[in-house]
Amino acid sequence: MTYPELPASHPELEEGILRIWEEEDTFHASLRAREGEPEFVFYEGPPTANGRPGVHHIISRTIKDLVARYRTMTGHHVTRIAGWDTHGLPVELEAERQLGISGKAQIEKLGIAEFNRVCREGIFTYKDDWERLSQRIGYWLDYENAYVTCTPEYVESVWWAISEIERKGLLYRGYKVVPYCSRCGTGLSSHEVAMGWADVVDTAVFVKFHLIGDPDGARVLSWTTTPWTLPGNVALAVGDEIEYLKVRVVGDSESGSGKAIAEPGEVFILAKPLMERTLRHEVEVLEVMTGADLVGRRYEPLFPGAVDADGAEAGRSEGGADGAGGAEGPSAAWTILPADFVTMEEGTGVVHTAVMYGEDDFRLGAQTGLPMQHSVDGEGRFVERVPGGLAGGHVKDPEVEHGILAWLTEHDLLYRSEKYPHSYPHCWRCDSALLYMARDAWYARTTAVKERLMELNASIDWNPAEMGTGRMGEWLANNVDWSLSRDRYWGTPLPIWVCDADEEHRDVLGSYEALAERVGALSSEFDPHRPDIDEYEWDCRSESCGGRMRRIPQVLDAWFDSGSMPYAQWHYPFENEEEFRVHFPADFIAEGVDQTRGWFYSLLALSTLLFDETSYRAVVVNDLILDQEGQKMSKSRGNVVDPWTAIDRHGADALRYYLMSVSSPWLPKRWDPDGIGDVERKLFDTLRNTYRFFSLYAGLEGWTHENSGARPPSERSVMDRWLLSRTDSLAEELRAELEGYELTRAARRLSGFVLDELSNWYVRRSRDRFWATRPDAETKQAARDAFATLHETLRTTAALLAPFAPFFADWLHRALAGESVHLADYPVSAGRIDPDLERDMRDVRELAVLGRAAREQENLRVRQPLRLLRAVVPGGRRPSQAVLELLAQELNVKRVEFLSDTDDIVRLVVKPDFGRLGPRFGASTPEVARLVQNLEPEQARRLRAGDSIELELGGEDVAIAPDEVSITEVASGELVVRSADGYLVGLDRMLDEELVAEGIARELVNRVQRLRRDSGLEVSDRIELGIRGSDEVESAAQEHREYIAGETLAVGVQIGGEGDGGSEEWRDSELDGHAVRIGLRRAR
RNA sequence: GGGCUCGUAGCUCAGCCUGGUUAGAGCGCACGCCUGAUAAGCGUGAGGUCGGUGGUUCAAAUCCACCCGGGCCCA
Repeated sequence: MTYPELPASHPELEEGILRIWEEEDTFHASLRAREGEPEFVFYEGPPTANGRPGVHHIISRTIKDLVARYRTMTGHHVTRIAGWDTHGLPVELEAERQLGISGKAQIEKLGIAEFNRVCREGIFTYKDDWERLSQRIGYWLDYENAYVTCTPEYVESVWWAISEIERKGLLYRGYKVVPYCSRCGTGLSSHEVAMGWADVVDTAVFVKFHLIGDPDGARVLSWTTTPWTLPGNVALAVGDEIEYLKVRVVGDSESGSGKAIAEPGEVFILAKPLMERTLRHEVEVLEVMTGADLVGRRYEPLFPGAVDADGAEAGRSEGGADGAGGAEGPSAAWTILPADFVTMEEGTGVVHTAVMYGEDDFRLGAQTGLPMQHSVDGEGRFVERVPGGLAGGHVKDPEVEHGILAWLTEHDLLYRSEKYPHSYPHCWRCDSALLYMARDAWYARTTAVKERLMELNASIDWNPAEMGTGRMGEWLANNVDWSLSRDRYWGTPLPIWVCDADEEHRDVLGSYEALAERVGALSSEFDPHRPDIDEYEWDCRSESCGGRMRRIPQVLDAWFDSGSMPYAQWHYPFENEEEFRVHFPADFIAEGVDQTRGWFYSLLALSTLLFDETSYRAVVVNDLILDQEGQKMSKSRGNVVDPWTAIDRHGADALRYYLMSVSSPWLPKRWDPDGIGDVERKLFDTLRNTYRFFSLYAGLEGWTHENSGARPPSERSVMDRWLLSRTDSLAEELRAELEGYELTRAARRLSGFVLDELSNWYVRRSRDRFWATRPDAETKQAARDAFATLHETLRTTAALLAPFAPFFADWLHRALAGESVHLADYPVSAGRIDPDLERDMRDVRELAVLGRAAREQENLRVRQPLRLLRAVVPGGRRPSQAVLELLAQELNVKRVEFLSDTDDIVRLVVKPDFGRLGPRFGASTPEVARLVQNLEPEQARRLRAGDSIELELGGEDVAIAPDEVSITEVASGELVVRSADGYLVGLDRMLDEELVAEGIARELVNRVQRLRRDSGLEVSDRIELGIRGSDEVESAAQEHREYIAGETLAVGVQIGGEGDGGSEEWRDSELDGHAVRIGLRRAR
């Protein structure tokens, strides 16, 4: 056979391979090939297909594919089912945009049915983009059996999960404080909130709270920038340790301000550090106290009746958002409580607490059992209970705000007000100021399994480990109950039906059968989505209740959907029980850091709640791809990079390899097109060239691997044995790293091998073995050995490379072995690792670096042979003779000798080993180090010989052992010397006639080769050669005639003489100041 | 505001967990070599107050504290 020619470019190669994969269905073939083998379980985190995939999606897809391919090659069956996340706000927002509507009011006006129809249509807008991109980058995934989170089957499994949580008593109804747009009637996600910050000027008020039973009639001063929350006030918070003052007004309001209202003799309490900034009156201090002294004091409500002392939104708060539970009765209302969120930065040091209208407030309320009752309704209007004519007014209406101030003034509750400029979040759709409001919500009591969550999390192999202990660990340690419900439309409907007569009566359905049991058979077209599902109702089954069961209006948090995929993708527990068991938990998942509180959490939380188990054993986290300036890519910045440009230009392999090798997956990366080009040029072009070299000469020599004629590896040349040893070592090292998910380390190691060892050393140093110039048996055999070695190594390299760069690896493997690499096994060592040989080669390569530097320094070109190289290797090692031959060739020297310390050109340099001396001598270390560096040669020699020596340190003798120093040789004298890291070379630069003649001969060869090439000859063409020049040149040519002829494939060499000698090509050139004339013609 | 994370050469990154006195690599740049892989290959060199300040230590890129800057997540 002949080895095929490479396609012109990487992208072209990849497209060819894609066609082959499609024709052969290689993906499924690779699955079938591992049928019955151990399962390696992978979960695909479902993307939302209503947005375009970008470069940041490529990195996690590359990681996933890499691991899946690797595990397949190590003999595992790797099920890879695609999935689509189809519910949630992104889909709804897109639908709103398409419909040209905005907000809940408009959606409901349009009708939920129509709205959800548009949502459903939009979920796969970019599905093709995703599939196309995934396919193009070689991400093998089963798209035919993809799970889709909005199908009836999927939803039913999710229902089952919710009913299980209910069955375990971990489902409850409570409140959650959310940024809420009262116009749109919806809470906003943090992402939406972030879009709507604006600088506004609000009215901040200082309010007097009248203490009950205080001997001085003191009023506690508090402060707020949201006066509308004052009717909802149920407590004041102080810092336990903070110093507070009780002061009496002794004078009038200071001139100018005029607005602060207080009578002489009025008594205030506030934090000492904030007194000056707060008060506008002259005061005398009556008493100094701490927050702890104030705790427990009661005060009069500002707006009597606005909140009932024992009020709660009718039995809904079973535990509070923190699951703290423990309502202690109404006594906590309108008292002073301790809290850790009180700061001295603004206000009075006394924090007005309206439980329903602030995150801190709510938490405090839940912990202490404060009444949880709204003073503002869902449309942002004060409820009937609020006095002062405020009821029914919108809280941000200026007139209503005015009314609040009027009420306060009227009842002597206002000290003063001020304009307060700050940033405040607004609805990005309608610009209304957002209200932080507690909203009705359903929770999973994850806090009940918090310890278990942390335990299971600790058992997960997080990559990087800090992600598990740090970000995820911290998050779990501060776990709060999972808010499951969303006041939206397009989502899994919560399967919760509540009785209209008694809220304690509820049905949480875990299957469609359970629904059918209550409402009669469902149609075959049954779809669980709103609004149809809202129509189902039935009589309460509780004894003599008489109420009707109605579905709560909320839908489910979409993270619950995606976190349910381990069972929902199989429609477990309704079918496929066996598949579920086999595929749970996952051995491996990989997603971006932003999933810590998203999918990583929802997967773990659900499997813990449902199965008391983790749902993934190992996870590789990746960070974002930033733009070239280090900024996050976002549509609004307009800096989103299209991955196709890079793929079309450099190929998917280069992009994948770049992403894996540039830095660890979990570090943010700047998008660097040049870096991708570098990978293409360095790694892939090198591999192409290496292959091209192989196939060119294998073709010329008629060598094939089926009939290689090579000797067993152990009988081949030292270079072959070295390369096979390295290849075996590499396979072992890569396996270990890939098992440990050290993907970047593995990628770098592999490209290091290809570039430095395979191409730059093995091929470069072995080239002439691939053309059997002299047809003797020995040369032929050496060539066959070399072909076999290079063939095997390239083939192994293809297999090692396959998970990283599936296209090129497959092309190469097919070219060399005739079958897909993705059906092959990942290489293992064939037992040819020779540590001594590898070490010798490392030594020699270090020496080569120094030798080249020495030549460079003296302007001694490599074609000029030199007599002698003297060398030192650390530890007194002596590389074997065969390996030294390679060094002699590389540096073009006749002989390599090793220096010994008896040589007079060697000087010993002793360096202190601080790691040993430091602990022993402590503060005297620098002094000892100085002495060691200035030892007499005799003492250095004794250390070198393994004896200890005595030094005088501060009048005392101390012994220095040989292992407390390191000793290196430095040469001096006539040699050109270079040294580093214990290695040393000394080059004898003296030339004699013989060496000069040989140098000339090599120059001549060089000139002839150039002329050959410029004349358009094939590398295997034979020539007739003519050389003319000075006596020196001609005699050198004469002397090395055979060498020149052999190197240039000259069948005849004519030296000197006249005329053109029949040559077709002539060239005049110069050689070390000698004029030279070279002629050649192709021999017949 | 809180948590996590990153900051090392012009660029992209190692090294930091486990402190050791001369901080590495690749790219780019300059110079050179080689040429039977040739729209290839190899080498040499210049280039860094390791974000800043303070601390611990005989010794700090490395450990600690604070600060500055980028990023993510959460408020």
